[in-house]
Amino acid sequence: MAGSDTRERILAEALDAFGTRGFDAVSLDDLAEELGVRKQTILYHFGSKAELFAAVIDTAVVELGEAMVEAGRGRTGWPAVESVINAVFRIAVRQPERLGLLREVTRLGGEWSDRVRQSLAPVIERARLFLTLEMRRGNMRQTDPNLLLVSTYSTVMGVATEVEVLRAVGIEPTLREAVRRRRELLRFLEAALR
Amino acid sequence: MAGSDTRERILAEALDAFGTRGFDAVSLDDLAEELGVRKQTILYHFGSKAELFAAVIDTAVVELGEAMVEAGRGRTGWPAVESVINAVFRIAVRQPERLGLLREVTRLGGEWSDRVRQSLAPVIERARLFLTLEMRRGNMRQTDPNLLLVSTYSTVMGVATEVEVLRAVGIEPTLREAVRRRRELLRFLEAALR
DNA sequence: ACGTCACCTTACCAATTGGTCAGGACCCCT
DNA sequence: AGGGGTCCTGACCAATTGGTAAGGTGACGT
Repeated sequence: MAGSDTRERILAEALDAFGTRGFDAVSLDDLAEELGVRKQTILYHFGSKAELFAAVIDTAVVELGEAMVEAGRGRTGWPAVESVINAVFRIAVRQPERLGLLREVTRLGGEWSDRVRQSLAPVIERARLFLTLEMRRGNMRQTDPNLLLVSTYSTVMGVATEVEVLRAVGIEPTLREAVRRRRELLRFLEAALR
Repeated sequence: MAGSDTRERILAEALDAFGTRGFDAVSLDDLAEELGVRKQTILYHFGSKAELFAAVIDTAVVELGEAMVEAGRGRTGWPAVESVINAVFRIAVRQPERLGLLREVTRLGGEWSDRVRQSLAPVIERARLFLTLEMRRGNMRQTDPNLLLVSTYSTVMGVATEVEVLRAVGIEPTLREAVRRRRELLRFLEAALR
């Protein structure tokens, strides 16, 4: 009973480590030490480092997708966009490692990206349909929905997580600043979309 | 005389490798093999892997900054923004490893980011002044220049380099698509800024 | 009492890593 | 001819890596 608890603890710690330090930079020994456990315990629950990473991706990305879908459910037009972006920002502030993990996966590419793509495909499709519909209704400027998605993704991801870039322009990554950034980003997007 | 040539070859190959595969994923042995040289040769020219990386950063980032400043020189208003973004896109298409390197550095953080920040500080300051001036003149919407810089950086970087994300929404990373993306991004930015 | 199963550990390993050390080849200057 | 500098290499190394094999421990059903 307490055994399954260990598995969950490993998953949580691994999500944090992979999301902030990256796959290569996290060794099983480090991870084990942070958990107060031997490396072999990790390998017992998840046959290899790759399988552990896959498990982390599966849980984290699915949860992220659900959060986004949930935030948009029942809304239309600009409020829907606003709500989804707010939801993502909330995650970016409270659990930055989750977006960090997503970025790490796209960085690694290959099979890892495939895995995430499959998980997020329905969410993306949903967003594409939403945008197409809103444009047809005249609630948004006519643009290529795919490119719009990429731009928005990049912007949110960057503004939410690129701490070093923020520092470069003199913005300290505090909670207050994050709120300002979110508001500013929404104004920016609204101006471009409506 | 031909000796200094080796040094340059190492720098070029290292830029490519670090920019596409990342610092951790590139071993000195790999790098040496690609160059048809022994690892010790690399260590002879650049005392350590860290020093090599630092040298790569210094050359690549400085050149990037110069390209941006050059693109903006002599222009004002929207055409200046357009010109700089075109310049960055040109690099993104022809030498994606250069932007990849920049992203890798911000990912690693710490001293590496400091290094880049110092190199790019004058460019950033220049851009900030430009934006402030344009806003005062009424050529651009009033927003926080810093946040605007981060948003634009993230968007350009993402749209230009996030191949995996592009694939996720069904955009293949071809030259033709890159041109479309650039045009779309400019329309997007223009709508938001003017 | 006994087997067994889930869970975790110790002991160990082969491969890879960045880095050191001691040369070797070549060129230039005297 | 010979000394010294530049450039490159082979031999070697300690540390770290992900992973294997085998053993221990406790709970639980019979």
